[in-house]
Amino acid sequence: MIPLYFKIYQQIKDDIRDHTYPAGSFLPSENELVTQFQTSRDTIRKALAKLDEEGLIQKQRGKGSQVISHQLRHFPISGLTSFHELEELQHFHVVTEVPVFEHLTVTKKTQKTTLFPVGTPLYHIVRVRIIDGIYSVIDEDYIRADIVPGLTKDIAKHSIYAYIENTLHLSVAYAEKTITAELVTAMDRKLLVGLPEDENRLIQVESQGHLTDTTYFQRTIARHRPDQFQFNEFARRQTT
Amino acid sequence: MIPLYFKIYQQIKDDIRDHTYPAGSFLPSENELVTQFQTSRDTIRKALAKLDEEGLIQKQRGKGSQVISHQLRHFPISGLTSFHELEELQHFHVVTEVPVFEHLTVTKKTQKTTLFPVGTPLYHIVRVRIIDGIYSVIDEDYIRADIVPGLTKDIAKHSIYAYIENTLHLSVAYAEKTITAELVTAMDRKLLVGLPEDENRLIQVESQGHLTDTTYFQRTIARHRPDQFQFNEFARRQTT
DNA sequence: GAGTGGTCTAGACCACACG
DNA sequence: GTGTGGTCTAGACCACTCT
Repeated sequence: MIPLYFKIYQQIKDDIRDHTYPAGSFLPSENELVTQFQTSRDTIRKALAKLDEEGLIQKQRGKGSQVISHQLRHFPISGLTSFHELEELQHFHVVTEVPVFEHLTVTKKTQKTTLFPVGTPLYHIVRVRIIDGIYSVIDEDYIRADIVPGLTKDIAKHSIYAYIENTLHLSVAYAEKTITAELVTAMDRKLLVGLPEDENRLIQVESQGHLTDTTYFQRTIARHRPDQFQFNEFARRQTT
Repeated sequence: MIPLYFKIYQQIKDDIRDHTYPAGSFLPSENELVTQFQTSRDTIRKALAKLDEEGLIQKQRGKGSQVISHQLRHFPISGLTSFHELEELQHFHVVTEVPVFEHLTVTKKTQKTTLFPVGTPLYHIVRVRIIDGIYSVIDEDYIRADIVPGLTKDIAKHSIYAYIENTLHLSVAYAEKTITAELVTAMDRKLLVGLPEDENRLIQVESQGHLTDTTYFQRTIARHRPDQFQFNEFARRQTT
């Protein structure tokens, strides 16, 4: 069941995207929307809150809700977006190679690289993303095999997230991400065919994924070719 | 006037920080909090929503609100945090040099680098941040002089944000940020004393700042020494 | 003064987890 | 079944903007 406020949110979002509400214009007032959608003001406000959070509108007390005009058409790496979703959204041609696909159990030695406790059964998967012909990213995953069973190389080639959410019906709740610039290793150079000689670092996005019950189940280390990397964020300073 | 829900949010946040509610434990239920704080459920829910948004708790329908245990103690570059605030929070020793401080008016030539329309009066400020003795970041700012008048080199040395918000009482609403890895220029090498020869890129965080009335007033280009750069983010997948 | 968004209340019903 | 969080309602008052 989709909540009413969410439907209203989607409708207004569509209306912004197709310029029914052009950039810079004001949405109808909350009271007008109440009569338009025949609902309560709180429901309208929830819908507007989502639009505000995503950076689609700017609310101004005493004035109204203004549609924000964005300079950059968002390349949505922000949030938690998988490559598969990216491909569909942006019409890039992505080829995925899977050079490593193995089971392992965490030992004292591998504890530090996986950040899982000793004894945890894991999938260890390395994927290389070739975007429009350029070897762009190395994705290294450590995924708890007791929580995400039945993974195959074929699933890894398509979308692990789709498998987790649609097939296993697990809900990914949140992830902690860290972006750094790390030195290129010999292995990196082997996997990222065509990486220029003078590039000495890759941009690393490390991500620790958790389920709704806060279980830590996945660690991903994505290493991007620096000239192919871009990360966008919409950041609010305060709640007005 | 501070809203009630905000005070409750702060109090619970404090209780989480000082382990009154330890990591992994559950907060009192919403109904219990209602009687504790003698308020309505909606007000409690607003407070909890803020905690959820920031990644301090995970709400679980039918179960309760669980305190998230974080692996990384956040280095709060996420959001819109200035260097001055960072310094206070983290006890780093930051020295700021201001090699460039000038007025200029946007011309056809400088339109592309500033992203402001021709004729806009701007401050152009370049600052170098020396963190614990290491030349770490070059901050280049373009700020609308008609909106932020009276800037001085001295203010730039301390905190431009504090001046904008506390002295001019302007409210910064949001910023669009883009992180990329850019090639080192001769100027970069001159300003970032001690940058290793073999580093060919700096991590660039470009940010376009807007006021609550959506006015675009500031462009900042921060270029970080790659081995000194870290960006953390808490990302939610869905709203549970 | 009229209209806007921001806060707060009191109550209702629903979907879900757990024993 | 009981308790939890999720949604929705109808109304109130306040703070702010604009004319």
